[in-house]
Amino acid sequence: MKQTFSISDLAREFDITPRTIRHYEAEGLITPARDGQRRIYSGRDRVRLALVLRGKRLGFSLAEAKEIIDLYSAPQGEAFQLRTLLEKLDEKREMLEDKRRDLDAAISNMDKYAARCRDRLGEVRTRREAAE
Amino acid sequence: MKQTFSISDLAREFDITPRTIRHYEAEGLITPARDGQRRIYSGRDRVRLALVLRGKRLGFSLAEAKEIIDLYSAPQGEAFQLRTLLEKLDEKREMLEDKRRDLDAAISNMDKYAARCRDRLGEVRTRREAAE
DNA sequence: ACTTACGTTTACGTTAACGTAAACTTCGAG
DNA sequence: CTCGAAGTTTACGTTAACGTAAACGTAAGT
Repeated sequence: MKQTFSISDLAREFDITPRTIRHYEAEGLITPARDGQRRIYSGRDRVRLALVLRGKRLGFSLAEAKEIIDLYSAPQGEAFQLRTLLEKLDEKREMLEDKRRDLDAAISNMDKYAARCRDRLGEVRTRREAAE
Repeated sequence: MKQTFSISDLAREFDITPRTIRHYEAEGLITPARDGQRRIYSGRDRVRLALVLRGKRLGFSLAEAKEIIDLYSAPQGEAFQLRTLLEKLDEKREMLEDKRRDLDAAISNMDKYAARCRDRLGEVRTRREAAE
């Protein structure tokens, strides 16, 4: 079950270039194991990569994505650590919810506009039929 | 009711620099009226600016934002125009819904993780109390 | 042994989205 | 009339996120 991946495996799967993956490593977002020089990516590495790409799609910079993703591999040692981790998670969660509000507004905005367009289209048709 | 705004009015309101607003104009995102040299922004200009900024927060490039926003001021002439407009709207809507799925996944992901953290915190507390 | 495919590092190039600075105008307050 | 605040254009600078190319190593197939 100990699946591993080459850099081009992941590049193919996520439709990005190896260069991009190396760049993420240079920025500290992924830290694959090595077989000599060659990079070897574990399942966890793959998950992190997926998280980075999702972060990007949502408009986060690599640095912001790293901040969020690193929380998922933070040390879960004692009460104090867990408390501050929960605080940070809550902070990021609010960021995400802000984005969701923006997104919902954008969607409902567009829906209303599309409805008005369909109304107009109905009118145009009626006019055309009346002219026959 | 014919509210107008100076460039620094809008810069203050949206917490950006005049330079940024001029840049958006150079990219064709806003087209304010002029009083001689001076730019004069209408309420509609202000709305477009708000849309641009929301687009940016959602991770769109200025070019993508322009594509979407321009749909809102597309000519609503005849049936054909309205049809293609509705098609484009539907296409953009799907993009937004994709983003929404990503976002929901990110949030629920984080929620589950936070729940596990709270459980751990509970265990730590219990252990500590048992030690007293 | 030779080619082909994939991997590596190093380093300079590119694009988007502004920042920054210079040099100038215009306008209301003192 | 002079000064300061806000506006303008023009143009070069900067940062993030890679792209691209050079120069090289390695392992498998023919």
